[in-house]
Amino acid sequence: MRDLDVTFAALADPTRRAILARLAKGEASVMELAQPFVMSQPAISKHLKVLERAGLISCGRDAQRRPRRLETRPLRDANRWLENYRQFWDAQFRRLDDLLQDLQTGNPMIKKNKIKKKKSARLKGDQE
Amino acid sequence: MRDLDVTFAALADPTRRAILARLAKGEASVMELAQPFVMSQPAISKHLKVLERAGLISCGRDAQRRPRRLETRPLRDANRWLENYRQFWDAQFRRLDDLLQDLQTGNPMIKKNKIKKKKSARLKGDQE
DNA sequence: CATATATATAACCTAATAGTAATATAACAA
DNA sequence: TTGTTATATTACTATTAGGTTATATATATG
Repeated sequence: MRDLDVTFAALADPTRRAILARLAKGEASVMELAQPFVMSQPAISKHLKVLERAGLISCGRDAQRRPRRLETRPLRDANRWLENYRQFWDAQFRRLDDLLQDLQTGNPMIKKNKIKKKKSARLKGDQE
Repeated sequence: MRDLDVTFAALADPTRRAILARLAKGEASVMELAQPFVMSQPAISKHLKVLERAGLISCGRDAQRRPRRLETRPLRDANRWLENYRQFWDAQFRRLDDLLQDLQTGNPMIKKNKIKKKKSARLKGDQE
């Protein structure tokens, strides 16, 4: 899905995630959003344009101000995508999987980190 | 969090998301992963390196093959981050105040000490 | 040994990102 | 009007991303 490209790309920047976190408290002007950061105002405006293009914020108007507010549909969509993988990190699922394997083999010991292995291939763990 | 940068950036590419979807069915070699795509094998290897650097996959060895498998901890972490915003797209309302602290800590781009500019000073005039 | 297969690496190109400073625009205020 | 504030836009630069082709490396096999 093309939208996920833009959404995840927008979320990949800490400044933009901080902006979203700020907007979670309520709408804010560009100056208010820029205040915590060391970068210039045009840089913030650029980040806001990225967030806007991703549909993560929308823009209002109040005199000279253009208050932004959070729009959460892209967040919900990203969350839905991630939910497809929930079974892989869900601890309960993993414990259940181990329990089933133990029942099959008659092994009373609970093994940790038993995820579907295949053939004789060894898998090295992730680095960090 | 720096990890979220790399995770979201890795997820922002449709080829990489497709690779993860394939690996959700079980581990696969580079050739198997490359097969559905029109791009060259080195391009796939590059994508795999991105995914590996993000901790989203790990690498095993089986003769000449280097089967990749899904690693879901970054997905879980990304999901946790998104969960902070769940209330915005959920019907049910939850108090948000406790979350805000977590959302805004650990960001390297945030100023340590906010210095207020004098009201008579031109915004553009003085720079740090 | 020579060769085929699977994957990685190097060198290169192009386009996009993320920042800057300077300037433009638009609304308010005196 | 003049000036100030808030924001956007332009022009520029450096870095990174994503692709290519060509080549290197590692392993299996005849």
